[in-house]
Amino acid sequence: MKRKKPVPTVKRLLMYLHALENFVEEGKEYISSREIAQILEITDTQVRKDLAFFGNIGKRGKGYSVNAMIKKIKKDFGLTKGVNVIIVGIGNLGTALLASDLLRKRKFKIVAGFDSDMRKVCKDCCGIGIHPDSEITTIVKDTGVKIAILTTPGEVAQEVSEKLYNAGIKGILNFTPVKLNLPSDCVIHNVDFTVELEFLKYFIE
Amino acid sequence: MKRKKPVPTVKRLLMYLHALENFVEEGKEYISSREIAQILEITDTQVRKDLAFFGNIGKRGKGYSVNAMIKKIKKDFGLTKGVNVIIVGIGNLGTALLASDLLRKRKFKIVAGFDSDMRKVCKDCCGIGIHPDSEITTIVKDTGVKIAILTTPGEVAQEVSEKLYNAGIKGILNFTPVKLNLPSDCVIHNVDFTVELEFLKYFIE
DNA sequence: TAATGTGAACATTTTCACAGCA
DNA sequence: TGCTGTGAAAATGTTCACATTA
Repeated sequence: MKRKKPVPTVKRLLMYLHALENFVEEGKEYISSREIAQILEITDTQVRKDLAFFGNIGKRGKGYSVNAMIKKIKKDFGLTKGVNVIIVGIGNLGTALLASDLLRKRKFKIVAGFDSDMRKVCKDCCGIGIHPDSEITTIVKDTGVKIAILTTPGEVAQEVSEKLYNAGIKGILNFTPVKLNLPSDCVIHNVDFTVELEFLKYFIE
Repeated sequence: MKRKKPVPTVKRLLMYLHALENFVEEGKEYISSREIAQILEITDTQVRKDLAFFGNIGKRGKGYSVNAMIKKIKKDFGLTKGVNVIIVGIGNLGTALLASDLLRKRKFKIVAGFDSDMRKVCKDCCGIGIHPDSEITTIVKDTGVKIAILTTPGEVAQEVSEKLYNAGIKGILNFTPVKLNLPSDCVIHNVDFTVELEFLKYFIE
């Protein structure tokens, strides 16, 4: 029943959420669209248009309740309770993500790690069990996890992603440089550092 | 003198570049806009419109010369020769980037790593010298490096970024969750895994 | 015939201008 | 007065339709 939002709006709403969570720590109760706009370096109209997707949640002359807005965004994005994820490929990047507290802080729970190298398979790495790839199917089915973070070498990415798909994974955050080919009921979101660097370079000067 | 391109076009051109480099390995000489379009799941018109920024580089009835297009894009993006970068903050993520061959493969050269923790400072980590933060200014000035990858903890990100700016850094790929505040002649591009995950989650179902 | 190149139509996204409310 | 909410206008980005060329 939720109104469909444009992709740019979706991204900005998530950024508002992150920015707002700093304000709640400071005990700020209300925030204006202009204040949010200044942080993200966009216009205040833009902020109000985006927030209008939730109905009339602002108070005229006052601004938006920080807590109410956080709740609205979280609810809309299904972020009210923890979100289970798995990490597939425990190389340097996979390990970095396992060890990072950023995921934990934003309520993502890593329920398992996987690697094809049996030497990396142990009962407990950073508090999370690392399993052989052969156990992907059963563990995904048992835990009902829907999201996988793919950090394998590119060579095996397609193959592993098919295994994930067949096990029931519905979304993949793909850190490999490979363009994955899967049925359209699995959402793939690519993150490529090198593209980001090249993109950045383009805007220098 | 280069014509200003819309941001979405810039991103797509970089994706074309990455896709094309696979084709050149296969020895393919010409590629059509439709073939490129199929790989990236966009329309062929879009591809032609994007490539039109380089003038009439296609051959009617034949397609685009893979090599010529790669050259054009690389030249336009300043990627013909290696690009020097530094990595600031040698934690798990910084180490992962140091060890990764993805940057190297795309001609990014890590000229130095920096960390405030003297225990991480050594002559040679993954073949790259790791220096104390206090040497940022001299090394950035000496090497003339313009791009920094920031992987410090969020707590020190603003402070470190100011040091980078004063040393002459013109672009920062910011992996910290902090919104950096620097003069506008320094381009900042934020990469936040957690936003990407939340974004992905939104499109599942 | 198999492609590119492109003006015009369309769709989406942002900004403007201002009404409305506490 | 200070801020939200919003229809209308503007700007931006994408697709269509087709002329053009090897």
